[in-house]
Amino acid sequence: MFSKACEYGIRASTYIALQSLEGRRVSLKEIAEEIDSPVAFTAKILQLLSKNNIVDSVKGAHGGFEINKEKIDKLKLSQIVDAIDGDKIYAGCGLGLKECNADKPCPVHDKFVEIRNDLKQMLENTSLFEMTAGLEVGLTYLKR
Amino acid sequence: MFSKACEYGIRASTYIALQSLEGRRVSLKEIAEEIDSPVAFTAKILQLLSKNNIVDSVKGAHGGFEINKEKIDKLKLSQIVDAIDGDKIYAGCGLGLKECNADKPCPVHDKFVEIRNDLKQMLENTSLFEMTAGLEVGLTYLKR
DNA sequence: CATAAATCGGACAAAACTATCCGATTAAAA
DNA sequence: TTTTAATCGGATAGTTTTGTCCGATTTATG
Ligand code: FES
Ligand code: FES
Repeated sequence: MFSKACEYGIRASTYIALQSLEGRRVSLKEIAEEIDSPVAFTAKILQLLSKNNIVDSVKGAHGGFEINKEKIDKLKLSQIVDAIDGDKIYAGCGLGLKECNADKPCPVHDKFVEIRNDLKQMLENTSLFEMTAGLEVGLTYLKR
Repeated sequence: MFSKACEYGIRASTYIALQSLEGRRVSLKEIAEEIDSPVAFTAKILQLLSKNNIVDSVKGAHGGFEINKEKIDKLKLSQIVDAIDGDKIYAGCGLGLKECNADKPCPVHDKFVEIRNDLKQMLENTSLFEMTAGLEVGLTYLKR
């Protein structure tokens, strides 16, 4: 569904959000440990998210990553997916035709578009804040 | 969503079904042309589908691929996807946790499982025969 | 039987994705 | 001011997916 990079990106952002809500800035190392991801690869993804203004990075000693508290509520999963995987999830044809277009649709177009829209809606309606909701109380997890 | 191999596999199977309904056996070359796919790669995928008893292959001169007419109505997209991509679409966690499990779910588990089930239902309920329905009359297409 | 037309199957090549390494840069703290 | 802890960014390596090549095999046909 999503690329590995995108999966790590969502998990990392969620962990950063969780800690930022309590005023804690977190280091790359801590993030990678808490979401069980390869450190250097996670660094690359966080650079990308930082450039896309999704997370804020602070260099130097006592630096790390954080997300502005006001942003946590406004940031939707769709923005993270957009930044990492682009729009290929939404835009592409389910059967790989060069374009997905209702004027010249593939045989699964109607059914596929419906499912894809559900996914899109879900991503656009889910905020980072919601993502953090169950974590502290052990209802949800970022690693297994 | 699906791998390229799976996309080609579904398109190829659909084209073979369409022609088989009219009693025509089709060659690899014709299939690749009609679905706009790389010939040699398509050959590999058809071998796999043949081993999985989804298409029937006939070697030698005047050989090619066909699908038993009775099978066309019974074969579902889910069987093709299973043969090529396995169960990773259904089984995996949307955020890449090692397992998708309601006992220790990721933050999107509930929403994700719902969408994934819709996709599963769609694949299990769509037969190859349905796939061919709009092709002859130009309502749907296998290439663009 | 000889030839031609087709799939089969193994090896190989290219591209994309995932992951690592390390020096450069930055900034807090001693 | 020096040290230390951190991100940045470019180069590189490994893995998977996608795609190609070609000889072997099979079978219809003349
Ligand atoms: S044309 Fe295939 S999904 Fe729209
Ligand atoms: S645990 Fe992540 S989708 Fe089920």
